[in-house]
Amino acid sequence: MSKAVILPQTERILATMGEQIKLARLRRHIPMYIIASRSGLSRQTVISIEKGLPSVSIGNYAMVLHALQGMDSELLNVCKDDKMGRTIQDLELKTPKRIRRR
Amino acid sequence: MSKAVILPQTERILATMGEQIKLARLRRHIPMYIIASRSGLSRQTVISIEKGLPSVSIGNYAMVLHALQGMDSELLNVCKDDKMGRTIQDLELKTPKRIRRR
DNA sequence: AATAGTCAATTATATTTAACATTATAGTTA
DNA sequence: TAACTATAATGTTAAATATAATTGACTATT
Repeated sequence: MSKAVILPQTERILATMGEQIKLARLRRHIPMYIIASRSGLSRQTVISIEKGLPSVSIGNYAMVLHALQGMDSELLNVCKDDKMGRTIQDLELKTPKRIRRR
Repeated sequence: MSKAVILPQTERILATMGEQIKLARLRRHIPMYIIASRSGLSRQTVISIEKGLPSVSIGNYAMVLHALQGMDSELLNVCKDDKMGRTIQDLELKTPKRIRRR
């Protein structure tokens, strides 16, 4: 019933990400319909991804990236270096499996 | 009608990404239900994201990352450095807006 | 002439919700 | 120190609702 609203700022990030994916495809000279065919998705969905629409599932993003010659591993770059988190962690010298608020 | 299948390899990538997001949350001592509340999503969806389920929308991923203190910009790391693509590009000294297959 | 974008209807799937079950932690006690 | 306990945090399920994805036909762009 309640609909989570996406911030303009976050929307821009996704749009930029979509553009980067599009550029990666263009550099490889692969038409959208080939990416669609390789990933098993519709051409529509590929268009949505390159636009950076928030509604597309991350699995579909991953499959498109994969169709771009193994670029799905690029997703591992997300949160890889968590500098702020590491700092907090180092101050405490432990990382629990659950949180207990003080 | 046709259902795109996700490769085990790609599934693992998403699972790892989910774990990284979970770790970022744990380092900050924020319970899941707070992330849910901040992002406007259900607790369910936060759980799905930390498991790396492919079905969750990238918008929801982004909102959870944002709730983790501006980590949505981490998404910009995807396809940022496209080495292979750059190489192709440099060999041609141009980047067209559309593709013409040979 | 091939690639890319738009639209609307249909079908498929995700998300929320709520109630309940399980697990991990902090603080206590033996 | 180790086990105990209270409870917060996490996990699970299913039904109802909301939304995404496909499809096909069409338009526009390069």
